Amino acid sequence: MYRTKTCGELRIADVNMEVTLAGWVQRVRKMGGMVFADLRDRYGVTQLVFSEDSNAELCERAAKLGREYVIRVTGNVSERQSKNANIPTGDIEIIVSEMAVLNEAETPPFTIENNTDGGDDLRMKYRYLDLRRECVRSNLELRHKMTMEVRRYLDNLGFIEVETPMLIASTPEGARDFVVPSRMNPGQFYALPQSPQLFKQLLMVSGFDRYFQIVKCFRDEDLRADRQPEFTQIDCEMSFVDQEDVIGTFEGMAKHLFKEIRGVELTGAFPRMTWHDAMKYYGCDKPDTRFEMKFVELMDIMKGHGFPVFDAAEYVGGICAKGAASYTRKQLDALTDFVRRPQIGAKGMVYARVEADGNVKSSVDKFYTQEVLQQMKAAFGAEPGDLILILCGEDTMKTRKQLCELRLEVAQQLGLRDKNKFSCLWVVDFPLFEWSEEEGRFMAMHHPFTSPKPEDVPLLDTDMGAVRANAYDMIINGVEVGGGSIRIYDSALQNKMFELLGFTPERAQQQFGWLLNAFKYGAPPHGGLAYGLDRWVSLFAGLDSIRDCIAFPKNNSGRDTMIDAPSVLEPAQLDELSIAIDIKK
RNA sequence: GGUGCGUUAGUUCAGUUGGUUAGAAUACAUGCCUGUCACGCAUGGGGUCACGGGUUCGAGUCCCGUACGCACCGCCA
Repeated sequence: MYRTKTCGELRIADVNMEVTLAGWVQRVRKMGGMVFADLRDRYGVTQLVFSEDSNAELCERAAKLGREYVIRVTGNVSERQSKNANIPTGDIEIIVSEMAVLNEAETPPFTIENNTDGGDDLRMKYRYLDLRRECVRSNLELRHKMTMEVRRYLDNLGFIEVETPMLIASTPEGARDFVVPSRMNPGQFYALPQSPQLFKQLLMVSGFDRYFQIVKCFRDEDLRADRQPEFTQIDCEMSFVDQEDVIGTFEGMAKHLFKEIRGVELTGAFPRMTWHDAMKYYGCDKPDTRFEMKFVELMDIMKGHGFPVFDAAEYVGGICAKGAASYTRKQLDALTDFVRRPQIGAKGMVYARVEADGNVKSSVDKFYTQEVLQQMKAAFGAEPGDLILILCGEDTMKTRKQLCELRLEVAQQLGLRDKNKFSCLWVVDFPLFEWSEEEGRFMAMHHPFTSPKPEDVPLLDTDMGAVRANAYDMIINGVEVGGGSIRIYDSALQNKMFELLGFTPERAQQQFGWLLNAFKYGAPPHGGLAYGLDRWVSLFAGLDSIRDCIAFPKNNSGRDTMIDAPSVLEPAQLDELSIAIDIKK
């Protein structure tokens, strides 16, 4: 056998065993007549010992080992004179009798340790070295475990994993597509799927009533810490189901994952919140519910008392930070600066402390009597020691979004966003349409195949903005980990949707004719959901960026700095594809 | 498309109001060291201060532009 054991498995019970190990040299400690070397593989680290007394020639060779050399050693497992409690193999060491250097290595550009000295940029360029680090490797191991559990859970419920094509047609609406030129069809392009949405619906027409796929999806949009141009979805669809069936099935999957991966048993149904309430009380459609701090609207109480800023505002509202009355003037000024940053855009912030005697002391005391301030206090249910923060504005939605940012910032400062605490939430009853200022028309908020709530169908002709969809998102700790909807399966209603979205019948036929055709041949009622695997793994691993759970991610500009992609093509290759490059500016 | 921050040794960073030969830690190399495990000690090598332009007697330092990196806004059905 090439090796008989790994570097992570030997224990005190293995003493006196003759073993052969192979791996990378983590570190060499030269003590004169003795050399200690730490040998690493993906299972752990084992200490090797070389001594001049027992084998001078071998000890001399060991002293020449460098970091990341690949070696194979044979030796005897021995109890250590002084144990190392920091590693599982810390009770034993290998007294080496034979060593082969399988490969030398240049000094790596950063240290291969959990507390590496390398920056993100460098780590990405040498990602194959970065992946040797235990803390990065463990993220991939967690990811593997999660996908195994997803498959186990869905397989048990009779779901079938079906692969759908990567080379498909570009569609309007939604994110920008990555496109791939077709050599055999000059001037024509495939698109990489933003999701297998339409194919999974076709699979429902085909009778695969429980489908899933762990699948790469592609969106040509700007990146973020939680957004990569290629990312992985757990994509699912079911037939003969209503919204409750879908939510029940995938709430079950969430609970399964929490139990198997995090060891957390979640009992009872996940809370639900309508999109309308999420916007009203949290200012966004993915509220972090690890803590309360709901918005309280103060228009009735605070307007009409001569404070011009509030009197001129359409919306006046605030949050109550429990126990934060001890915030100093400096901290409050910093919060004011925070909400006034251009990206947030508030003009200012009003604050009020509830003092020990119950009196309210605010930054706008000269406009309000203590009586009014007490009404405000009551509206928040505030107690002595609490801090109330208020924003106002002419645009209700904009002000709520500002308040949302403030709420998250304050919660962060108060340590309420604990990575080891999880709060799951379904946001339901999304609007079917969303007004686009840019396009000057209504767009599908989810996608054009999402069904309206039956009771809202009459509103399609009278008040599109008020139509609610059978659509739902799962939010964990303010992260949108997945979402889905009950789809339209009636071709007349689907045609109507296209019409409302501004498609001519000809264009709808051209873009989605194949789907509409399929619907003519007996489409079952169906719906589904897709979970974002990368985000979910990040959440469980406590990562700040999904990059850290992706083996080979792209950087902020969508580049892979390791392989230097994307790259220019040779003229001959472009010519073969009938493509001419014309870079503007 | 936009905003902010950043770019100095292999790496992570410091660098005062614009003023002598640009520093630290770590890594690396050499030597010493027989129980280390972030070993220790000594010595040494290592810099186009991202790039281009400007201001100035003088620029790592100030100004403008470009490139690259990160975070965010727009965008992400």
